[in-house]
Amino acid sequence: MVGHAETQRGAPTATIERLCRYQQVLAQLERDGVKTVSSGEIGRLVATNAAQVRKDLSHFGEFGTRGLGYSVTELRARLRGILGLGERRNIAIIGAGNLGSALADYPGFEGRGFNVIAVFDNNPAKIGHRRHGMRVRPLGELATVARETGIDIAVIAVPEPAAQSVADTVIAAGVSAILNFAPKHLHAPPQIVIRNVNMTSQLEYLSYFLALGEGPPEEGA
Amino acid sequence: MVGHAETQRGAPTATIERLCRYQQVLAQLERDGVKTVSSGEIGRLVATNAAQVRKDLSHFGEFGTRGLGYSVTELRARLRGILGLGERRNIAIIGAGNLGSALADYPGFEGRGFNVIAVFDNNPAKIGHRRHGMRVRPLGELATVARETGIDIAVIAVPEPAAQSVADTVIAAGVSAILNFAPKHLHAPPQIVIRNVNMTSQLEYLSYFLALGEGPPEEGA
DNA sequence: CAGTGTGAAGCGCTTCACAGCT
DNA sequence: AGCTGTGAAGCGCTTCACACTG
Repeated sequence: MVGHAETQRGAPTATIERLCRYQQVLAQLERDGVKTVSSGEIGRLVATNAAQVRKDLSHFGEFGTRGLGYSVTELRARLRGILGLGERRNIAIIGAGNLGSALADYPGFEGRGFNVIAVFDNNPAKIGHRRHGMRVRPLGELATVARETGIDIAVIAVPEPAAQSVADTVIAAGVSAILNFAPKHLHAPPQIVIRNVNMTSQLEYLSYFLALGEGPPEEGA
Repeated sequence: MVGHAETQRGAPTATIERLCRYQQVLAQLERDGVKTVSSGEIGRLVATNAAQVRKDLSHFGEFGTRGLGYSVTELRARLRGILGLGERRNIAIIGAGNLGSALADYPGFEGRGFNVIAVFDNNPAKIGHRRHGMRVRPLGELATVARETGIDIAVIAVPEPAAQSVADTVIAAGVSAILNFAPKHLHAPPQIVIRNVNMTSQLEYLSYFLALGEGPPEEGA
């Protein structure tokens, strides 16, 4: 399974990241009652250009009407399909500290097809407390929840020293996607998808441009 | 001031992001008492390769000793210099909700040269409460704090509808770097550096690979 | 030898430009 | 006319390979 598989592989990683943003602005346009958009308008809204938008979409099919643009509703539906957002996904949060608790209650998740189904922690002082309307469970119960309810994505929000061991645990439980907030690169088998959110690195990145005396190359991420 | 400036411009954005990670593992190595590292070892620790590490560093000078590698302490000091981490930076957090409060108390900031000097919110119910040992202030006081204490980076942790208006406010107060947690692309003049952390997009990105039936192209971010 | 520093090759993403619908 | 879809050109990051050095 190398080269280009039968599925829509071959789409650059950067394209997938932009697809998420397109989907986001389309949701907004849909709420605003807009019926039709051009690639140029989408590009303006997400800080890219028309050609980029069209090229991104072309990896997955033809969704527009020449001379007219894209149907907001239809394009959004297609993007949701491509991104696998058709069905709701179960996510589990590991770590019931400040960050984990904030994530458990983050309103952006439930509203967008992600169910926070469990919060775990190993600290006896945290276990049993309520987060997001649910009892914080010991990490040992993770395998059971994964088996019985199913966990699509594990969110790691524990201190750095514990992160790798937590990752090993969730992988062993059969979870194959991880969103990692610990400032550490996790080691995992290649079939596991990992996404890192390193908030300190983000600040350091900003610091670099402050030290330069202002002037980023361009807008991104 | 186009082309390549007199400073170490010309370093790819991707390089700067990796520099942050190098600095991170070097800090760990220093704590472990390691005196010397090779580019290969650094590469292994941050999931790149030796050539990439050397090329990244070569944008800023020659820091190693041939046949030996790099002095952990010295390389880390140089990286801290390049990233502008020599002096501590003041950060202000806008939004005293769950996320903003968690960020205010995030231990990774203070320990790495970033001072959380103020927390702001516009909700009267939140103002005056304590966060990170300090009183939550009304957003109107931001300009005063910026003038008197200095704010290097503003962290936006408010609901999406308020994000743009908050960004306008902090920019008007003279802050030139923003870390944005709202799921929305902010419009700002080009000399402002913005870094977006869109947690929902991260989940959607993971969802894409779940829908594909597993198998990311490679590790990144 | 072991490992850095670096020009050059390789490669993948982005941008261009235009044919082709509507 | 207006805007999409797309091959081809352009460009920048990554990888290679090797001269060079301690």
